Amino acid sequence: MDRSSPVPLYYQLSQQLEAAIEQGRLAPGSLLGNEIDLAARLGLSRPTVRQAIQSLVDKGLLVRRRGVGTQVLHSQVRRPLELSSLYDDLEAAGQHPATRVLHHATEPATARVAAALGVPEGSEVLFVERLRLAHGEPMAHLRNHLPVGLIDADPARLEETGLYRLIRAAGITLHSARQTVGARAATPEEGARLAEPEGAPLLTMERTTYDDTGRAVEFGSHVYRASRYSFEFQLLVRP
Amino acid sequence: MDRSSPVPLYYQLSQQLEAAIEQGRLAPGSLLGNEIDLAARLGLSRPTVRQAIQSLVDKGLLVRRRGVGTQVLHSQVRRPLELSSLYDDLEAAGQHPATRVLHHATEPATARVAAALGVPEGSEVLFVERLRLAHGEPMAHLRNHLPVGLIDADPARLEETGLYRLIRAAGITLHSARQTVGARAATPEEGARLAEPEGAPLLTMERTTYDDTGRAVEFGSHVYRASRYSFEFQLLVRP
DNA sequence: GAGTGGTCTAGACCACCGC
DNA sequence: CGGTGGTCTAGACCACTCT
Repeated sequence: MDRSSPVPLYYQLSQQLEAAIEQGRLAPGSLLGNEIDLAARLGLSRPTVRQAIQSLVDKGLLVRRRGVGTQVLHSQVRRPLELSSLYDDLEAAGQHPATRVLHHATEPATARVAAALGVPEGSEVLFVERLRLAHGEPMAHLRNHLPVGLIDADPARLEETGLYRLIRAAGITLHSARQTVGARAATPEEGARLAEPEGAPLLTMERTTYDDTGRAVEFGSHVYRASRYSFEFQLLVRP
Repeated sequence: MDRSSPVPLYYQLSQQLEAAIEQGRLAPGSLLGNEIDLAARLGLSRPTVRQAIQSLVDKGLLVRRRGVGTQVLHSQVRRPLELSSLYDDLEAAGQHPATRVLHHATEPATARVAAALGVPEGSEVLFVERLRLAHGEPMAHLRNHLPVGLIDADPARLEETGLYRLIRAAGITLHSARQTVGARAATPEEGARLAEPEGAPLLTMERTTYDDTGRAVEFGSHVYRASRYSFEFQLLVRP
């Protein structure tokens, strides 16, 4: 514990505990030892130790049981879903993502886009249409609508990185997103774009993303090749 | 605030705040008023008030900003995804779900099932195959594998309710689930079962569910008619 | 500078679990 | 019964935001 650091004590502790769990120094199923002793041993107060432990409970790494103790969860259970971007997913998987910007302009909002973004129908919104490639192969067709003036959506920057990075770089704090995932058969145009035959199954996702004021910052309608992509995520049950 | 109640004070407060937000008595975007005054007014300590507020922040209803205050989020942003069961989803949507148990037996675990459930390959597991109907129409084909002896999987009970309710009724505390959602074209057999033509797009979901000891309690391979069903969920961004 | 949330302390009593 | 986490208090100081 480093009291001179600006990093909060509870956060230092939670990071140390998390590292110990990841590295197996705290075995799955083992008990953490009671909070009072732990606090005394570390020279911290019990609430501070509890805050550290609680953050790992929220992450799904620990379970507390009254009268029993705090236990390390067996390791198949890992961290929950984060608001991910396809670009980051591909990059993390070592797939060398690339983006081709097909279209990029402001246009009047359709009823659906206006409803999603919470702007008047017909008002100008930014529309970006992109093709996402991995290893040079098309993976997904991405259509996004954003309020005008929100980001610097220079096509060159859009080809270099993901939309979410641009949004975050504009100082916007993302808060939540509402997603719908479905499937449908490819139209001839979609098939041509994604190198799939007509009628091939496609995964579809619609997503509206909100910042921490509750304002919609992005509405996306995305189509993925089902043969190349699936969504994987982890849910935690609220206690 | 009722101090004689066994319900924790912070929980009473968080429920009252949540109700006030739901009913619009606390307007979206409005500030909650500072924690110290709120504590004094309610006769609570500040940590207790903070705990109540924090639980609503975790639910995504409030946002805290240092130096500014605690703000009610605009209401498009609602609660996050819960570990849902198709049965409950359909029932909540007033779709009158029904279940037909197609198969129900113990059988040796395949390599994939064994890996998902964390049991030895070839050991006996319970296999349940069901067809889920809504308004008498097939919606999904559900295949589940469970460790033997975990639940009382009487076929009659399986037809009456969802698998998750049976698992919970067996005293198991669900903790988390890992899901993969994809799509594929219907085989002739799948088409016949789900009243879809061959080649029709189907949504697929694989899910392994864990209890709070980290033990896998269920592995499901489900197929949904894409024309009738999509997954909708809400994500919160971890701060 | 005034006001806000963020962190931290050092206690206290209670409810639940397993022996 | 002893030990655990769950709740609660009454303070304190700090970091940040806005004016």
